Amino acid sequence: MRIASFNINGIKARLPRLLEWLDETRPTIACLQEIKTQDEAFPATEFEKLGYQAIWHGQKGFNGVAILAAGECPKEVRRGLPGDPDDEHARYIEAETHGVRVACIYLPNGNPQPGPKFEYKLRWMERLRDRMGAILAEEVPAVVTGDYNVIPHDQDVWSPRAMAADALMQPQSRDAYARLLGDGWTDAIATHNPRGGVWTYWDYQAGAWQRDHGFRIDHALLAPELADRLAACGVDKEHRGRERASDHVPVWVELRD
DNA sequence: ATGACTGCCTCTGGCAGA
Repeated sequence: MRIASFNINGIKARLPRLLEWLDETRPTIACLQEIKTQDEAFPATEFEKLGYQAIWHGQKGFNGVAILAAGECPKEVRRGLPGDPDDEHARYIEAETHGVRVACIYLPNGNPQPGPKFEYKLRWMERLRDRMGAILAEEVPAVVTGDYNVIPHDQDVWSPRAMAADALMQPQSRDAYARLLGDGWTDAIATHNPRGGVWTYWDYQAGAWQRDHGFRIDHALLAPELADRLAACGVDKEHRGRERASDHVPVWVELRD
């Protein structure tokens, strides 16, 4: 079984690329972030043609997350991250499908820092830790995957110096991410690539893709029940070079039955 | 180099992204 995550940066603009990727790689479950559309405009029928059913949490203009599953409709467990009734950003959706608990997250970017957006990011990470702790307590096979907007270590960025002031790699962001791992979650890509050097994002600007100026911010965190079943993982890097590509590439994990 | 690019909704420029 393959579970993939893809920050698509606009489901309308990206639909041809997204359908192409689904058809080529056929993940069992696909988590999408930054669909950037309201619920009414979600192109569910396009996915049904490829054999996928979906749940989604959209928002006008930005954010928005979705979970697609092959051959069955994901059973929604939760939409929206608990812990702040005033937070209306569509950044979290959680479901049960194919025998796995799947949470799809779009963690706030947090720039510029310091400032209110960075404070929101850090609060969001505390709330995420609470929710992920509750999932761990259920002792179910679970994965929390998506755009974490955190560069975990210096080896996860082309130039730590160039990015030093960025919210993605501030000590507070990294510490909050490290606490998740300390709670018992396994960073799949990091585990299989201990020396780093794997990127999931390349900026549109300044020829970042051509220069390989990327970093790793899209992650798949596995609960112990799934970490034991991790057979392979990777990123679909080649898709970044395609026409009208997202600035992120898909991340995936392959699990033994 | 206070730069760069892209998508969205549209106050077709401003916001958001990372």
